[in-house]
Amino acid sequence: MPELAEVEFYRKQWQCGWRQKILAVELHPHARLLRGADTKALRRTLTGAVLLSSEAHGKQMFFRFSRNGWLGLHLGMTGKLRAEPPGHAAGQHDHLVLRQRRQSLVFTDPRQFGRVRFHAGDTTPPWRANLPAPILSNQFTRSAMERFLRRHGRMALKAVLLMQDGFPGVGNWMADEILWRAGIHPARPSARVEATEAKKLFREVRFVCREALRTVGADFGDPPAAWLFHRRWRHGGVCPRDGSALLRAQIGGRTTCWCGSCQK
DNA sequence: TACAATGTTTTAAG
DNA sequence: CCTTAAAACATTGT
Repeated sequence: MPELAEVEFYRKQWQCGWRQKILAVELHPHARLLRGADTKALRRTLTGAVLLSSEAHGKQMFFRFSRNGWLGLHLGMTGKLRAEPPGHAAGQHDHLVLRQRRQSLVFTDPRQFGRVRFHAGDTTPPWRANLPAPILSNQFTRSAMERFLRRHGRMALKAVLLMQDGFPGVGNWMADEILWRAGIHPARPSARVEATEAKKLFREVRFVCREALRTVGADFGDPPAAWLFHRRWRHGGVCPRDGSALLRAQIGGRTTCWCGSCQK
């Protein structure tokens, strides 16, 4: 489920716990989403620690604690963060629960494609270093984007937009939305994007990220009514721009939706 | 039933 | 070492 804006929304669900102590940590040590994490150290360090702040980067979230503790969370396909009352009984898929006096912070994920990472130490966690330029930052430039497209020039543009090293936070629906706005066919090899199109693509990548954050990211609201988003899964969905039937196929390993007349 | 689901990671081939 | 494509991961809903 979660892409850039949904991740930002879920990150904020734990903000009510900032500057408050973790009284207890509940987790299933063998849960798949804890793979590779030192769960003993996680429990030892975070029990009694204070949740200080958090940040989102693409689809990743970083939570900072006192005692130099860090959690890195990824929601995978079905992960969610939410705050529940202090006495909340953990459900079957509530794999990590941080108990605080006033609420319980819950990470739930039925499919367990998500991930929990833990790090303690003076230095920033290795998984928080060397991150790609955020799309809405000044470091995300058109020339850097074009370099990335050329580097993966034989891949379908749809598949390249899904690569987190180049477009952190973009997922399946955002990629389709971007390509629909830019008027480019999702299967077009990246190297065959012309200069004018690249300029348009760059603008639309940033626009979709900004608007998604403003709508979905703020309160899990709907994206603007005229977006492809609202038609893409509907049987018999039509292009919001010209009314022609939307097409669907596997491109870049994912179900892709596009308008055959707007996107060439 | 069988298939597909807003995502990575691993594996294998070129 | 680099790029690309496909399978694997686990669960739920249609």
